[in-house]
Amino acid sequence: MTSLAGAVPRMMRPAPGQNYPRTGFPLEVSTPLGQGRVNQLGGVFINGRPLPNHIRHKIVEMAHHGIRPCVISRQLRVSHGCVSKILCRYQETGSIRPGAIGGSKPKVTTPDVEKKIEEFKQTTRVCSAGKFEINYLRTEFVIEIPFLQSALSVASLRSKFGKGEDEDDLERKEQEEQEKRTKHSIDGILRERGTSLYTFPAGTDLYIHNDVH
DNA sequence: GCCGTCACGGTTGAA
DNA sequence: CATTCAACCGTGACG
Repeated sequence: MTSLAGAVPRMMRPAPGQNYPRTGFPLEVSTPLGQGRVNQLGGVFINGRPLPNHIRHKIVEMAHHGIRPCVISRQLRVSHGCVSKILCRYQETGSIRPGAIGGSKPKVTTPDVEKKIEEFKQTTRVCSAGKFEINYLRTEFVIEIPFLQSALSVASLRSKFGKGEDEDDLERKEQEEQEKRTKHSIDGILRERGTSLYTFPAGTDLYIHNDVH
């Protein structure tokens, strides 16, 4: 034992081609989701997954109060790189939401397709693409521009039309999903018991928040 | 000590 | 239905 009890092993940046050892993470926490970890600050995170919404909110809110990123990082136990990233994005986009994870890029439409969509929009005065519009356009293109059949995706058509669902709907759905997830996560379980993984050790200069529940 | 940036392993979901 | 792959994630180290 050369290190103090409870000391966090340093994770060195690996040489090119070298992988991080899985045990490089100081502590693994078993959760119903199976992959909770504890970072150097003692915060719990799920590798590869976005931070929970309430933490993201908290980061932005604290920054609004003029609290410095390094303090936010320590109090919320989130790495400063992450705090920096979230605040940067918030400044750029005004949104605290994580980007869309997964999926493929929409396939590119061609000028012909663009033209057809514009015509369609003008003649029908439709400005969002529902199932009917998508199917109609696909049928049109198959007849008139057969080679495009495979290139047409719902996503590419939708992107040209604008979203069929409005932002509020998406936001609401996402929130519901989040609630479902957190209810079954370790954080959710602890919070049901009145504990939070993001509570601070006694004596810490706490940032007061009452809206956690 | 603070902060921006980067490489990394991991997750996700459309194609 | 299974696989592929490019997007994103947060962490932790470097400068």
